[in-house]
Parts: sequence; structure tokens; C-alpha cells
Amino acid sequence: MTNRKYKPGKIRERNSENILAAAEQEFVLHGFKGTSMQAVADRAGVAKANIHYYFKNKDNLYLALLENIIANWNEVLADMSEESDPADVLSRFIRTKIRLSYTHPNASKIFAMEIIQGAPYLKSHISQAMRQWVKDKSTIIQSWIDQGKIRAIDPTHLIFLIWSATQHYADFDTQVLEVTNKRQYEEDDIEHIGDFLEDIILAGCGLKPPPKVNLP
Amino acid sequence: MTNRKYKPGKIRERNSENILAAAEQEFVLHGFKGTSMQAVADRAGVAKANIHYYFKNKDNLYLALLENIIANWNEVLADMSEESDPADVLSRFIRTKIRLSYTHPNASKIFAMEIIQGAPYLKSHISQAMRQWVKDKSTIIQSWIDQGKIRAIDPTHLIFLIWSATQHYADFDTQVLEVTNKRQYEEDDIEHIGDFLEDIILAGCGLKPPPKVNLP
DNA sequence: GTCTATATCCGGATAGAC
DNA sequence: GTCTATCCGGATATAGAC
Repeated sequence: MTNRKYKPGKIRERNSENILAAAEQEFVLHGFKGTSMQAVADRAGVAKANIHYYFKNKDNLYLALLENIIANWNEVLADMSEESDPADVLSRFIRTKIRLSYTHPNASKIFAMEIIQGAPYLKSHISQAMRQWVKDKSTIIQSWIDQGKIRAIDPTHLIFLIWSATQHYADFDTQVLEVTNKRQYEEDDIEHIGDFLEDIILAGCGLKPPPKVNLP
Repeated sequence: MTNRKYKPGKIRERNSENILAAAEQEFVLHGFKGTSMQAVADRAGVAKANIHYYFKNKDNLYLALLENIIANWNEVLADMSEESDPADVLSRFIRTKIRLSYTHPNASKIFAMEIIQGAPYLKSHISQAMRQWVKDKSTIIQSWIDQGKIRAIDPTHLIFLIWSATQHYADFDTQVLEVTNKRQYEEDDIEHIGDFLEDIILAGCGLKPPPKVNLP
């Protein structure tokens, strides 16, 4: 029954968030088709019919999750420009994405599975908003190359490289943790991974001092 | 009915391969739970009951696919040693994996989804065979560092970097192709991606001539 | 070896009492 | 807003004729 004494809108909000959190877990573990509304309901602690009350159907529930995920990523690199310092921008790009993988691993995984399966729900978003985003950022990186600020490398593939290298730690955490024999990531690991990727990618772009190695 | 005149064993083999190929497609498109035996049967052009005759149940069919996939990867880097030339080994590693992503994208995708969902069927393989593989290769890379052949970087994370950067083009091909506005990869694309990744990663390891960039 | 038919169960979705 | 009961389609798996 509705507890009218305590802010009516808050109940809806709290239930809605519980359901979304439960759905996130289930979709990661079993995929879209493999997730049952019953399992989501059990995990969220509500009756199955209530999920339909809040989200109409399974598609809508899934889409609500995807929208949350995309919204979170729109802040990344919002402020980069042709005048920016490349080393600074790339460093922040890498570290922001690594931190997102650490704080929102499930979001990254759901997005990954959606793309791997052919992006049935996100294809239009990718070919529009995301393509434009990559185009904009690539243009700025190209301008850095033209200014001699960084080495001549393909800007689009540089973006793909940073995406893949950082998301790997969220999407494949099971593999990374098993191989490195850890139970979960610690703050130190995140720091170390950020250092490693910044070091090797900035060096790859010619943004680090010359290496101390005997070249052939 | 069995056509006894023409090599009885071959029929079993051909059907088995058809079913595996069809299952690969379906598992990629819909995930493990989302794939129906009926859909696999239709795609393979056999009756549903025959799949159970050949593979007993859905789990076995999936496991047969996973074993094929893993067997394919065991050739990679089989011959690297402490005496090898790092630039040569890393270059071949990168290009072999890119080519595998090009020739067997579905294998990569099924493996990726399995890991993302927590590796329910492969966890033991990862914590045993795969962990040992990474340990062995990391030891060799570390010896290169000790010999001054390459810059001091974390060997394990270098392996993760190459894995993630190369597999990205198979697993996220939908995203890559939509963003770059192509319908499918061409030979030239594979060449270009190989060049890009070899260039930036070898430079990151200090295996390329000093960059022509104004350092701060 | 291959097919049809069927047993058995579980999924999403909704009706309707409270 | 929340719950129980239920509809109905579709899933895995198997039995048994051919």
C-alpha cells in the first residue's frame, strides 16, 4: 500500500532505481534474451507485475538502461579543442575512461554485449551521435598533427585504441583478474593501469622523452 | 536416409560442421540463452532432433564451439623466446591477432560474450591454461627488459593492450564500421590497422626511431 | 540417421482483487 | 501502487515411426 505520509514521488523513484540496478546485474549475467523479468523482480524485491507497471515491457526496461549508460559518457572529452595540450587531453581521456570502467563496469558490459550482437537497439545512435562525436574529436587531433604537436597517426584509430584498451578492464575483468590472480581491482590497480596506458600511448604518439633503448 | 554408397563417416562430419557453423551465427546474434535449437536447426538445414542426436544438448553444442575457438588460438606466439627480436615478435603478435579478428570474427565475439558474462564455462580454462600462457610470455618480455632490448613497461598489461586493441576490431566491428561509414572490412583496412597498431605500440615500447615532435 | 509428434516447463504479459 | 492468478507462446528435450 502507498505510504502517503512520506513524499509520494520518492517511492516511485526508489523502486524504479532498484529495478534498474537489478536489471543491470541480470542483463550482464545472462544477456538480454536470457534475462527473465522474474529474476529481475526477485533481485529488486518487487513483484514481477510491478516491473511491467513501471517500465511497460522488457524492451523499455533495457532501453532505459542503455540511455543511462550513454548519458554517462557524454561528459567525456567535452572540453577538448585545437588549442588544448595533447598530452593533457589524452591523459585525461585515458584516466577518465579507466575510472568509468572501475566505477561502472556493468554499464560497460551491457553496452559491449549490445554492440557485439550487432547493436540491434543502438545502431542508429552509433551511426549518428557517435559517428559525429568521433568525427569532431578526430578533426581536433588532426589539427594537432598539422600544428606539429603530435606525431602523424590516424586519429580515428587512436580513439578506437583508447576505447578498447580502457574498456577491456571493465568488460574482461573476469579474465584480467583470473590471469593476474586477484579477487577484485583495488585503487592501486586502477592507478597502475592508468600509468601504464598513459605512458605507452603518449610515447606512441611521440609525447614522451626519447626511450632509453638500443635501437637497431 | 543414410546414403551408404558414399563414405558413411563423411556425412556425420559434414552435418556436424554445418550445425557448428549455424550455431556460431546464432550464438553471436542472440547470446547463449537467447539462441534456440530450432533456429540453429533451420539455419543448418537439419531437423531440430538431429542436433540433439549429434551434440546431446545445448551445453555440449556450445562447449564444442568454445573448444574450436581455443584450439585456434594456441598457435599464436608459440615460438617466441628470450633470444627473439622484440620488434619482430610484437609485430607478428599484433598482425596475427588482427588477421584472426578478420577471418574469425564470430569466434572472437562468442569468446568475448562468454568472458563478459563472467566466463561460466571457461573460468577454469582461464585460471589455468591461459594464466600459465600469460605468465610464460610475460617472463620472456621481462627478460627483454632486463637485456635492455625494450623499454621498461609492465609485460602483462602489454599483452592485455595487444589483446584488447586487436580484438576490438572483431568484437565491435558494428561500431567501427558504422563510425567509419563502411559496409565491411577490406584487405586494405586490415593492412592499415596492422600498420597503425604496430607503429604506435612499438613506438610505445621504445622500438621506433625518436619521434619528430616538439617536446615540451 | 532422420523425421514428426509430444511431454514438460518457463518466458513475457495482463486481468483484476486488494 | 501492489499482489496473485492466469493466458499463451515458445523453449529444451525425447519418444518412436520410418
